[in-house]
Order: sequence, then C-alpha cells, then structure tokens
Amino acid sequence: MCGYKLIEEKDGVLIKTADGSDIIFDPDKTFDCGQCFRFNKDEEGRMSGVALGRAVGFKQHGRDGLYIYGASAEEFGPVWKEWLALDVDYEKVNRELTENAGENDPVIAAAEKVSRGIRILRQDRWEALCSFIISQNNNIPRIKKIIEAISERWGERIDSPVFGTRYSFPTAEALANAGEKAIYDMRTGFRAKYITDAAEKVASGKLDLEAVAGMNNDEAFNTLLTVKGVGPKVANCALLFGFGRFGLFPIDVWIKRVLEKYYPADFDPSVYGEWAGLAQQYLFYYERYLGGQ
DNA sequence: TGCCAGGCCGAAA
DNA sequence: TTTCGGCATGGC
Repeated sequence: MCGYKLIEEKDGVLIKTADGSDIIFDPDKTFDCGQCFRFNKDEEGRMSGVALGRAVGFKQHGRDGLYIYGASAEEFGPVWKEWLALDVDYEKVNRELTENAGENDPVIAAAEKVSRGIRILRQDRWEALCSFIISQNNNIPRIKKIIEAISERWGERIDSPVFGTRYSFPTAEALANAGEKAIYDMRTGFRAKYITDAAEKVASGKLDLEAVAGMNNDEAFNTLLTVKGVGPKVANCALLFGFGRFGLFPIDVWIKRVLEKYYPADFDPSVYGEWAGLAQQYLFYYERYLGGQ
C-alpha cells in the first residue's frame, strides 16, 4: 500500500495512507538509528532538521498518518515521498525479510519487531558520503555536533517560518574551498584530510557521484574506495543511505558484536537478500538501543 | 579517569 | 596477504 491522501495545513502537510493502513514510519526511530545525523527532537515533539537544503520536521499522526512540518502538498510527491522512501511497501518488505532469513535466524524477527517503523532514507549522495567519513572511529553525538558545526560555517542559511534559522549541509565545493586547516579547526581531528580529499575529488569532478549512482554495487564500491579515508564500512554506508543500495550490509563495531553474539562464524548476511541493509539497520537498532532485550 | 566510538592508513611481518 | 599501532576528540 503506497497511496496517500494529502491535507494541506498552515505549517505543513498531513499525510494519511489512502486506505487507512499503518504508515509504518516512526520518525523517532528512523532519525535516531544512526543513518542520518541532522535531525533531533524539538520542543514541539517533532523530529526536525535539514535535508535537501530544506528545513523540515516530522511527527507521527496516528497509525496511518504523518505530519510534515515546513513542507507543502506539492512538495510531498517529488521530494519527501522519495526521501522518506514512502513509496516502499514496508509491510511487504518486512514479511520478505523474515521469510528470507528463515526460522533458524536467531534474532532478526525480534529485531524487526522492536525496530518496526525504521525506514532507510534516500539521502543526498554527497551528504551521506561526507557524513560517514566523519563518522569513523567517532560516536553519534559528536558526529552530529561536527556536522552541525560545518553546516553553520559553510552551508547555506535557511530562514524557515516554522523552524527559524537553519543551515544546509555544505556542498563539496564549499568544503574544498574552505581547505583542510579550516576543517581541522572544526574539531574534525584526523578526518580533516579525508573530508578535504573527498570534497576536492567531488568538486573537481574527479569523483562523479552521479556516475557512481549508475554503476553496479561492486564498481560503485571500488570507486568510493579511491577517496582517502573511505574504507569498506564508509563506502557501504554511503551506498546504502545515499544511493539507495538497500541490499548492502555495512559492518561496524556494533554489527560485528551482533554477529559474534548471535550468529555462527560462517554466517552470510546475503541471506537477507535485497533488503540486507534494512536487516542491518534493525540489528544495529536492536543491539545499540535495546541491548538485545 | 579511562575506555570507547557506525574505521582507516601505513608499516611490519 | 593479514595483522596491528596510531590517530584527534570528546561522550559517557
């Protein structure tokens, strides 16, 4: 089910599923599961932040609804439906995921249950790549701080009637022009040279993210590895979250822990099929936020 | 205070 | 080819 009714409101647009079915989108979980670093719960109880150069906020509205603050009805289809992946039937995906995994999978069914409502977003390519370069050997609160800081410094100012002043994620050109020292001064540490290399490659066209989007997974992966500071984990996260490669399964310290804790040594995540990336995200959320409860 | 964080690089073995 | 120390910083 992916049809929606749109109701224009004064500060945004209310989305309801056309047939009253569960929308399966939990903003709190989706923006708190480490795929996107620019959203926080605000005083109104919305998950608000900046994406695609727009200030926006999300709040669940009953089981079948979603309130999108700072957006219009005509923006929904081309912008937010795509970005939030509301075109994907998660009821079906969740069913396929647990079926693919089979009955002998120790935890995916439990992880799916507690993680229900997480959607893998279709984020901006450059923002995803750059954000996950920053994420390496770092913790989520600090990753968010650094990203906010560089956005305030080198992003475009956005004056939103709903959210006030916010800043877009800086372009590769802006960061390339800023230079490594200025980026280092934003407390990015040893990542400054990696961010700079990525920004310079993208700004110069030496790395064409549009072209990467047209490549198969292996080609795209190997192309991203040409950036200094981009290894397997960062490349897979960039592709999963920024290029809609929902079948990729990035392995970080948390996922490694999950695999060691619950799965046999020879476990192959490709059993999760084209939704391995979602399985990964469910397992991450399950372990990180619930301690495997 | 010390350990760790959505890792990767470069050198050593 | 695989292993391993080092890395900047700050959250907890």
